[in-house]
Amino acid sequence: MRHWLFKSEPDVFGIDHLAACPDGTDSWDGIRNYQARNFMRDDMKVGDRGFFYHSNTKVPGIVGTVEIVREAYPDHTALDPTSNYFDPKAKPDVPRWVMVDVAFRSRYAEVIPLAILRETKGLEAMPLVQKGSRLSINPVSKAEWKIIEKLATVA
DNA sequence: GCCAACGTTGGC
DNA sequence: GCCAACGTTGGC
Repeated sequence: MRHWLFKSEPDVFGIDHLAACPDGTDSWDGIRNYQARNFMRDDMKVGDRGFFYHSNTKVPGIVGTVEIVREAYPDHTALDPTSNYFDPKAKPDVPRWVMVDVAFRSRYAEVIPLAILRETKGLEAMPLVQKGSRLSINPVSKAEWKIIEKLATVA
């Protein structure tokens, strides 16, 4: 089992949106970055766990956890001209983009701020804490996962 | 709102 | 295949 980190803007789709979905489950659509797509397509398996990270907000940080409940399949929003995520280069026979389904698992009582993650020993190698990191899906090592879970207080 | 860093596009 | 221009991300 692997671990991941999913970034999302809470104003667009935050952890509360996910928790409110039927079964707390929704598709992680709209990924339009090849590296992030490849992680989903090639490496994510059902049962993998992930942190939910809020970006582009007052206090960016980790707010809870999710679990992968469906492996990669075509992201249909790329084919929908009315979608924000429409990609004219995507075709039904060549989907170009994929998504996975994730299920809400926990919400932390308090956000674990990026500033704290930066200060925490053992997390120096995380892409998230690197300057200029924009990758929306990051792999997380088992050791990093444990360190971060210890920082968390589950609501 | 600013702006640095990044990924993608497209002309050549 | 290079690389400048562009649009986007995301912390601050």
